[in-house]
Amino acid sequence: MAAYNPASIEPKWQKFWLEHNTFATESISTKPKYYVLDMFPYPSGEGLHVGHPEGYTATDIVARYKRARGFNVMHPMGWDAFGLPAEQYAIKTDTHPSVVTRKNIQRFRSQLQAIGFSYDWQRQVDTTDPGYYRWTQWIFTLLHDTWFDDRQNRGRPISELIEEFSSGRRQPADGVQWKTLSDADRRRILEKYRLAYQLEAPVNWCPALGTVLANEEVIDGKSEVGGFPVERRPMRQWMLRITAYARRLLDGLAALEWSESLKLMQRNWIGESQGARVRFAVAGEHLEVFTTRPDTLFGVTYMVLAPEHPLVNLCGPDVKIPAAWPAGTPETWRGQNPAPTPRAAIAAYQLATAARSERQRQEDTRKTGVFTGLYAVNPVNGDSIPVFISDYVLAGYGTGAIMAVPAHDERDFEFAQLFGLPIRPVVRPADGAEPKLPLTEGGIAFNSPWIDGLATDEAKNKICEILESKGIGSREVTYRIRDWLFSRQRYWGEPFPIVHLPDGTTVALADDELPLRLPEMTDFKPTQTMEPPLSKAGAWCHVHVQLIGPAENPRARVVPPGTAGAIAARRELNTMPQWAGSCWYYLRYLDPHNTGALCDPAVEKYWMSSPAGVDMYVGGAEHAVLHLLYARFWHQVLFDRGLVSSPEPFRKLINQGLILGEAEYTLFRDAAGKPVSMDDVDPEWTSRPGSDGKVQFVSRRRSDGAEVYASPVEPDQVERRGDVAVLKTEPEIRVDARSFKMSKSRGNVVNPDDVIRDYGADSLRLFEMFMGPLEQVKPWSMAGVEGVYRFLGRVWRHLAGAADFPSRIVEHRSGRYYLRGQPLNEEQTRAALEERESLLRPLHRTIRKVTQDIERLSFNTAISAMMEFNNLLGKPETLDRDQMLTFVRLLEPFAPHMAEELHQILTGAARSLTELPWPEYDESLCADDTVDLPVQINGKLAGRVMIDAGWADGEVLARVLADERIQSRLAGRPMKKHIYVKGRMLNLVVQG
RNA sequence: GCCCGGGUGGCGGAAUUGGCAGACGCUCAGGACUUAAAAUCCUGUGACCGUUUUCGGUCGUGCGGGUUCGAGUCCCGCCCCGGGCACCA
Repeated sequence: MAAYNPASIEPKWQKFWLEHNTFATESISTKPKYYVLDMFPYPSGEGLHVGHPEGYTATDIVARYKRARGFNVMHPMGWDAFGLPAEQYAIKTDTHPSVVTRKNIQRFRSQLQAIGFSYDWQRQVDTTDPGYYRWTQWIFTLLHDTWFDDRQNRGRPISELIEEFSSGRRQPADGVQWKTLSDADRRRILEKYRLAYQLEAPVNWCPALGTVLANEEVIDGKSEVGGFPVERRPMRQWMLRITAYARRLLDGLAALEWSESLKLMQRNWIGESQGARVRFAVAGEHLEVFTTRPDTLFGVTYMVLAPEHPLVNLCGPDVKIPAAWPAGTPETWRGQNPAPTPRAAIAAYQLATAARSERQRQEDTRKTGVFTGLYAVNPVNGDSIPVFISDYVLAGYGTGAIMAVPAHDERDFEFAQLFGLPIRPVVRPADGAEPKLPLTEGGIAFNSPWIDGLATDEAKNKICEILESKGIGSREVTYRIRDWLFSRQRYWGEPFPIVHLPDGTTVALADDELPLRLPEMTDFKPTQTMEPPLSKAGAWCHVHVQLIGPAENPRARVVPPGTAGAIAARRELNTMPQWAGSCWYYLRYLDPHNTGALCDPAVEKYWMSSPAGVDMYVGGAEHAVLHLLYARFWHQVLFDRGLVSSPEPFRKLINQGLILGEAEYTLFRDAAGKPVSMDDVDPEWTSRPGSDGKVQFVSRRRSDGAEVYASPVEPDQVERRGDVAVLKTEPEIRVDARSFKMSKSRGNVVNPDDVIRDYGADSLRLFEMFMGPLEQVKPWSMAGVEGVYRFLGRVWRHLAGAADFPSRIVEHRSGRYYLRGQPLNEEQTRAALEERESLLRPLHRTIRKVTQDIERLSFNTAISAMMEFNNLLGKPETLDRDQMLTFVRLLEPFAPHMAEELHQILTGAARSLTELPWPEYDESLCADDTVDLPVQINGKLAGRVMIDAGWADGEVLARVLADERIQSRLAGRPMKKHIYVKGRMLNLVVQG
């Protein structure tokens, strides 16, 4: 047989699987279901890097294993293909994004197929396909048609809200009478309840990208994509009311099999705070604040509003701000260049705040602010307290206003000191220690007539009761999470299925108008005017519609102009963010070609109800908050609206760890080229473009601040000394040793295509899994790939033979044994049977280990177990064919191409190995009859003694005490007691 | 600053429930095959000490303490690394 040659066998089996539809999934089956899902990729222009196949290989192993265990397995793949990078690239190269996207998808798919993943490609989804985004738009209309009922804690159809309003069971906010309203006014009221609504709000506007970004897409005041500066600007935007589901999103986490750290990240993001809402009187109005420390109400010495707070609005007829400074207003309260009036001071401050980017606001936390000229009344003691505005109070959180308690809050403390405001302590440490202000922890209340002497927790409860009874406040839970800014001023996304009517109201398109296709445009560049690119789509932007359905809640159908009752309307010109398509793709895989529903209910029920949700979802931790929170939100709405049968989409979730580049050694040299030891180098490097086009990494010498320059060092010039690496030739020079995240600029990206070319897909798969635990960060190593490649080569040699190494496979046919077609004589047969017998226990142990390790996703140890078994195959004269087939079956999920080929060689069968069931192991064959038992004396290893595994405590002790070596180690000391752990070890406890 | 996760040979890692620390692989060294090299196969590879081969001993899982017959594993205190959040009242 020829040597192991992955380049010939891998394409052969990939073709076979595709042609035979080997991995087709039944939409509904009598078999139990198993849904194992990968986070679908964004098909970037760069193609795959070795990080992608890590999670994909893990899920593929599980998928192949579960199929062998008799499950109907859903294991699909698709493309999250809308989004910024393709559009940016399209703009740069003047190609249409759909062309770029199609090309990238083809590249990704051929790369994935070359790795031999067992996806059911007939279920592939593409978020940019109108047949797909039709349903993304449909779900948007569902969100638009849903309101959140706080009483029932669930989303309900808008029609039921109308019912409640018209029956009088519920009163619309603002105290209006539903019955007296016009249809248009009713529509305006309903818009305030819909889960999809519009809001004029300060948004993160990124001039370079020409779009608004979600809070989550802004990192350190710069855009996550591209790293461009982001500024705040007011703009009308579509929002999704995710805050209504905050409680549900929080509660739902408990039942999920996610890592605790991931759940915690989501909990922190949602950010629940228990506290109270308290009403202060100011300028004849109620000013509400949210506080988590109502027990410090008696310590309030001033108030602060966000600069955007409605009370300090200077436009319109009802300005509350006084025209002149109250007598005695200190100079320092009047703004930077003391303003002549409070209104001037506020206007100037508001302008300054708007001009400050998010980044500046985060970097510079020095307190600024101006006095509003207003005084508020503290409801608990009647104190008159000044009201300020300051940008340390955020408009979007709580009520956008705070009661300031400088004695017990660091920010208020800092502000009070700056503005010379009184600081009144009302909590002292419980242990009687000298209070150091600000005291932000709990303690004992004092100077607080209603709650003096109470500990903080009791004081909070007590004061809430009093506030509620007096009608000046109430308990309240506030969430940090904001509503989700859902619109983008870009071309390459789903158009909103929405039209704007001349009366200013907004109507969703009727279902049969979907999909609303993205218009073909040659000029899809951002406009620079904050108008979306779709504004350049000409006739597409303007339509005539007929309203159908109930007058308060109609849908729009596009009709030719001049049709009776047609209204001229304007299309919504924003598009949806990239997250939209990924919020529900896991449902579309179940029924990808359905044109009548996003998914057939019976199919959904089969896959998503028992056990509930996706059985295993694997992806990168970078999606820990955003994608996973958004998808859960949509799923919960779909659940409330009866479209899915599980409350949560992803029952079990695994984050694969990042794969870093190969370990690198870096030596720093000064300008003269003299090596500088790392001890003397600032660990914060910076990079800049070097003269040769590559990136030059630069740092500073600590001793004199001079610039030093990084240069790579070959591993063989370096020696490890404990925690540090030094130059072999100059051991006093320490070099930097670490692995870096793969990036194009660093030039350490490993392309899976190259690995496949040199070692084959099976080696790639095996090494991806052998590197270490799935969830851990691990450095890549080509030498390691070579290691697993050698392992596969040895398996091949053992089972298929080689030119210099004939096959030793012994086959049992009609009562006789054959080796290479020749029957064995009696003696040879006996020897062969003996060799089979000697491999029996190791084989069963290997089956058990591989089975258990796949179940617990410990793929690296499963591979070790197979390596250990393979290491036993070199010595015997003969190998039993059936035993070897069992071994090949175990190998299949990991190295499927080689396993298929070996199966064919061993059996001659033309069928796929994947049709064979997973091998069973016999527990009694996993344990040895005799054990070389470690014996300890006082917990230290003193020797070993052979015993029978079945022996009782007494028998073992007798045998051990009879052992000469143990006797000499005991040296006659009297034994106090012994501890025997069956089959594991024996500990003798003696004096001394 | 706050909240998580983690520190085991030269390297990646193993030890599933408190019970033989270092499985498996890489690296390196020696040997076989070869005219030679590569590939392949075999042997060894935590540190230190003694015998200087067989063998035996001591130490050893970031550091310091504790619990236990027994600790990589549990508890307390520190150090370092990685990740997340960060004016959220």
